Amino acid sequence: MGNTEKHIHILKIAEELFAEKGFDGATVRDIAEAADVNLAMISYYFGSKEKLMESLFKERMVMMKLKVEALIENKMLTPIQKVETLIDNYIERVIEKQSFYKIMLCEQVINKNVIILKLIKELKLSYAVLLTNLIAEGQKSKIFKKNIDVMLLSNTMTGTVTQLMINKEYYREFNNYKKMPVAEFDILLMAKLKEHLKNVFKAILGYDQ
Amino acid sequence: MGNTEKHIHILKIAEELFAEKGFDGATVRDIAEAADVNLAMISYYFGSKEKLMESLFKERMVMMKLKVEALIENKMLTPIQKVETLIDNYIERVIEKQSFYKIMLCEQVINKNVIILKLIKELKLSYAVLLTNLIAEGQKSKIFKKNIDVMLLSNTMTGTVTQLMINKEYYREFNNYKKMPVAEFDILLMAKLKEHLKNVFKAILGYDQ
DNA sequence: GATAAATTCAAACAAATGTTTAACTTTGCG
DNA sequence: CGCAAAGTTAAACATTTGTTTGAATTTATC
Repeated sequence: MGNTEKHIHILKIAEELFAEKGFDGATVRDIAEAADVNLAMISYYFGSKEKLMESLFKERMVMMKLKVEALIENKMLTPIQKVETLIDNYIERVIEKQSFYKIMLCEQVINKNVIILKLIKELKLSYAVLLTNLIAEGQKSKIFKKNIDVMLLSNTMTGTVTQLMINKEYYREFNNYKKMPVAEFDILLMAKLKEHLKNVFKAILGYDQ
Repeated sequence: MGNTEKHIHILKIAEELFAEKGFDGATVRDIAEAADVNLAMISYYFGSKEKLMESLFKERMVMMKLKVEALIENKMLTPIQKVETLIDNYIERVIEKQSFYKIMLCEQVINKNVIILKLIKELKLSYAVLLTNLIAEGQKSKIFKKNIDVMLLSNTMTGTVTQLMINKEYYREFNNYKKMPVAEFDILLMAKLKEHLKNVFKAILGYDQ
């Protein structure tokens, strides 16, 4: 295993453990053991446990920013299509990067590490600006209603998806999908989520079809 | 300070610290110092740190259950009024018991303590059943649409409120409410949240006015 | 007011935790 | 090869952490 490969591997394992046990709950020994590397390697590579977490955030944030920027590029779509693409992308991203989103969620509640909070804030801002511009565009073309509270709408999207990430198994149980294979259920849930959020956006932004 | 008063006081301080630093991040010494009691008193009263947390949950859950049951009692209201009351109550409760809702949020992600998870599950179930019956009632009177995904809708409510609890200051900043006094802003946010969620429910359940 | 029970406290304890050390091994390069 | 840099390791280190102890103090009960 090469140099950077090992970095990446440790970050991946750390991500899983931080998501599962929280930053304080996951010990450096846990991570070292799960990643099958010597305890000292984590300090050697990253400096400290805290810097390991920061490295994880910096690494993952790059990808997220790229995804957001990719959304801005889609110039040929209509405002409605843009909104729906944004919803689809967000849902897919959260499902795919569940562990990281769980870590972000807890870090926002337990606001301790200033560097991490700053990174989260930046990401949120870029998202909020994207959505604001998008909605403004739709309002200019009279497709969307006036007086939209972008932040409220944005938090409805992130909140709904986050809650379902947390309550996935509970949703499964409550709706009697217990017999369904996991992979199939995941696809179903994702589809239902997309449909639901699009309906919410449609109602709030005030467009039909 | 009487016997049970001290229990209550320690639980209150522990609640604040768990919300601020997480279960693993808040040490027994932190709690003892903040509550101004001797370190040993926490073991003496509650048995252990884990049992302290469980006591907190049991204590708070009683109140929550009572609130949910109070909602069921309101027989004279129309289904629409019931839904709107449910939204109002939920928002007010989360704002009022922010610390506890933060702890619950993190505990759901970091699923470790089985007793606590069971308590959370029970609460969720009672809520889900309440909302299901309520919606079924509205559907019977043809006020609400058919084919409502109760869980999705419920998670939209809880998710939106949770996200805003986390992003409160960020919402304040983004919408230029920085100059407004905190108390005034809280009331404003609560009103906006209520209006927003009622619009969402109106659209999804399919009723006007 | 005496006695027992409950409460409070400083100190101690053992285990866990993040980090460092110093010896050892591997790798890269002239 | 020779050797310096990088990587790897087990052990040790210094704190921190949850919990317990045993003596001291307060409270309750007769």
